[in-house]
Amino acid sequence: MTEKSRPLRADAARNRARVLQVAYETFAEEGAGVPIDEIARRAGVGAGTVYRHFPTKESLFQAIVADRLRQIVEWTRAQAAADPGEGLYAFLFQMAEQGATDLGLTEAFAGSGFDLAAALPDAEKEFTGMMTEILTQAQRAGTVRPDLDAADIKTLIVGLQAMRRFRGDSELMRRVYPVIRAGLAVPDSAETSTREPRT
Amino acid sequence: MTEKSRPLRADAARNRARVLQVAYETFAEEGAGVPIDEIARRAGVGAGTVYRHFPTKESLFQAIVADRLRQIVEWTRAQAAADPGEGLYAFLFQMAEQGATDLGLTEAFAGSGFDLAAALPDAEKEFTGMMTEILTQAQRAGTVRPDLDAADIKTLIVGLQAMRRFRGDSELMRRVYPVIRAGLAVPDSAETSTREPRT
DNA sequence: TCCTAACCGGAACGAGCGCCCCGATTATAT
DNA sequence: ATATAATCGGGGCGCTCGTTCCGGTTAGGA
Repeated sequence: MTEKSRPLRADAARNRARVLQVAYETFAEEGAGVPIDEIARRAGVGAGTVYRHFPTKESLFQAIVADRLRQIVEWTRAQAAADPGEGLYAFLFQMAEQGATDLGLTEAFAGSGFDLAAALPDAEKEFTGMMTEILTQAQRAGTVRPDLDAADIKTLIVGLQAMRRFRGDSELMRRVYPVIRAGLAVPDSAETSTREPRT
Repeated sequence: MTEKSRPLRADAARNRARVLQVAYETFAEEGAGVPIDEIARRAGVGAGTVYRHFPTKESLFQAIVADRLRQIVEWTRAQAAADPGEGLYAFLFQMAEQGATDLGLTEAFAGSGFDLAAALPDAEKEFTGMMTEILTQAQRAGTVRPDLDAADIKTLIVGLQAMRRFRGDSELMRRVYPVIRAGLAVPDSAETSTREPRT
């Protein structure tokens, strides 16, 4: 391991923190495609300063996504501990809201020119592991149909985020989210796949 | 109105048709972001030839999207005529498949840097009208819950396409699509919004 | 066959953006 | 206060891509 490099100079540390904060907000608003110059401008520094702290635009983006994933894992674990049956639904709704508030995260999640598992294998594994946990919990509690796995949930999240971004008003989420939730509930009969129209 | 301009020279007409065909395939594969040079290369013409027939990259993209929308409207009307109760579901599944086969259409639909209603008002109106028709039909047939409108369906399509693009294998659609379908079905009780976990 | 207007290809231009470089500036130890 | 090494800012390079331009080529009527 490289020894802990000597502490940053005071101004450098301040700038680094400011860049991280501003980059998070900017990626959230504009997505991963925003120019580095825009982030630098908003942070009140030069582009060179951004590149001194993060060797690449992609590395800056990754740092922020990793942070964000960790926050979500923590938040979700707390929710699921309080109510195992509802944990998954709280998580799904929360992730859907990210579609409206954090475009960068949404792009990273949907894999738009960014391979999450390849770029951040540890964060991705922890996230997927957490998803498996709360899904299993909910299935044990009987609030989610048993024929679904974590990959299915991930797919649903991508869909929910796309829908949430498509319609900016949360009103529509109040109309469409219940449809998803109803579909995730345990079916009445034993039949779990396509259902015939009732006669 | 400008009188019908004199017919194109034979080679020009051939090139125009070839560009349209190749552009459709290329936009479908790579999305609206593909360079014009790539389309020209695949069509075996120069970039100048593309621009002679379509003044702008966007106008070429629009022409193709409009065509595609018309095809889908026609196909869906035929399906719905054959089975009013299933028409909407056939349409939804078909649109979901576009997520895997036509990236350009998917981007146009989701409004990724492209305002469908503003760019192609006529095609968009016809498409939305058709959606309203088949939704009403299905609701009358009792196969779809009555508290949804065309805007909700449009939102669901955006979500389905994002999901379908996320996971290339149709296996996953076989797992997730039934969840959506179950959610769209008429609920057993009169309750149509959020449902409490059963006790 | 021959003429000419229409058409063709691809070089070139300008704008946007990731990233690097270097002279000027500033924090900090002495 | 001063020296010095870290840091700063922003101009510049190289590349991509949309769009235009123009010298050469060809379709098609006379």
